[in-house]
Amino acid sequence: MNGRSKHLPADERRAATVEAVVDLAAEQNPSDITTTAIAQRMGLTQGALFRHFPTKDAILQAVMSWVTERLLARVDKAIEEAASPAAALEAVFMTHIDFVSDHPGVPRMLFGELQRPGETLPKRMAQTLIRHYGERLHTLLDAGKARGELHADLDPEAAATLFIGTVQGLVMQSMLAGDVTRIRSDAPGVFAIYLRGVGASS
Amino acid sequence: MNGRSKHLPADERRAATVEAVVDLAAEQNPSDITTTAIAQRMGLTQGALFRHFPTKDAILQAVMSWVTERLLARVDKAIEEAASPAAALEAVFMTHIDFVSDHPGVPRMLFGELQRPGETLPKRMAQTLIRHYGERLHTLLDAGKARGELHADLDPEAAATLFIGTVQGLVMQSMLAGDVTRIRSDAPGVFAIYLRGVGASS
DNA sequence: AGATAGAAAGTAATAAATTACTTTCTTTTG
DNA sequence: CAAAAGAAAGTAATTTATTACTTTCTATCT
Repeated sequence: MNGRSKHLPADERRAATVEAVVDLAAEQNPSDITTTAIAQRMGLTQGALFRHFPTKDAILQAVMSWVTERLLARVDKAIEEAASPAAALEAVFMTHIDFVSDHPGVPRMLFGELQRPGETLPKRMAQTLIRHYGERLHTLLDAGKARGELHADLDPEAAATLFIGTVQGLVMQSMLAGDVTRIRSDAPGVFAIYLRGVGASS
Repeated sequence: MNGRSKHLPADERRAATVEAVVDLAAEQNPSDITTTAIAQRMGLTQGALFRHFPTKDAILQAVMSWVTERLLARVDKAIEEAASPAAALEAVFMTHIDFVSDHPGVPRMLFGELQRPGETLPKRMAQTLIRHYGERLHTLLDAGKARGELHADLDPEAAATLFIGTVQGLVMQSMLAGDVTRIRSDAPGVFAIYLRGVGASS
């Protein structure tokens, strides 16, 4: 348990590996992350990684699991604590922005996984994550319409797509500027326009 | 000039190379496109590519040039022909959607280039392309506000970011569904919400 | 408690495949 | 025929994964 220990238990190493990948993804193209780079970041040799993961894809798989649990848990909590659907929408957005501000590599990884040809497991995990996210948005948007908080003629499908695009646009802008902090600082202004678009402007 | 010719002039091969890369980018992660894959798509051996380009980055550079010329030219034409800033905004959007529907690999390549560490030439070209695009949007949004077509308190910076995010969201949705045609079919609904957000709803 | 066997975790070296790029020689074309 | 374009083969560097061996941790037994 001390800081000088050279051998860590498997579950801690697995957690540290995920963390290393998420960190590296913030600095470079996720698909260019090598096992050597991951190991180096952890202070290990490259081969040691394969004591804990059978393959590189298994590492990415663990990362996708990590993202799914953390992001959806935070989002669900934000929804629960909100007083109304419109408030929940805003809380989910801010939660999401907080998450990608803390882990700017995550949206890049998701985008990258979706681009992979074929049917890899990490790709399917990225798909289901975004689908589940979309379903929560859909529910929220429907509820908002029912309560009269959102425009009666709002297309929930389109509104969910734009919601995700809003985050994606902020991520892109931050990459352009080379400044991750812009995600958080630009978020309120961009979301205000979205809110007006769906009819929830005060 | 006939179809049976085995040797093509350099400029035609360069154009064909760009086309091959754009096509491949629609099918896989752009950063995973190899020179072997490009050559194979063109019916050439891998080494033959280097008769026309000194390096792989030079190929990507040519692709970014191609994208810049085509996209900005179409966008500028759409702006010129529009009667008002709000109409121009919609025309630019539809032009952009047409472009990425025809070439779904392009937004992926731009996103991918932005992620590259260091200062490569193709990366800088991607940055300037998006910046120029953003400037045109900014001008349009300012003009729209001046004419009273858009909300007086609209933040043009945020509106430009959301505009690009709108496209990005549609691209992401199409990757999720594995169906490129959804970009075009979902575009009007998503853009309608954007329009309402900036205050240009009829 | 202290010694110790055995499992878990790590290293170093390396194999096998793939990558961007080169070189040499051949074919095509004006 | 000469120059451009391409094929075929090769090179050096990387990448994932494996192997043989070493170190560290931990549970058990006297």
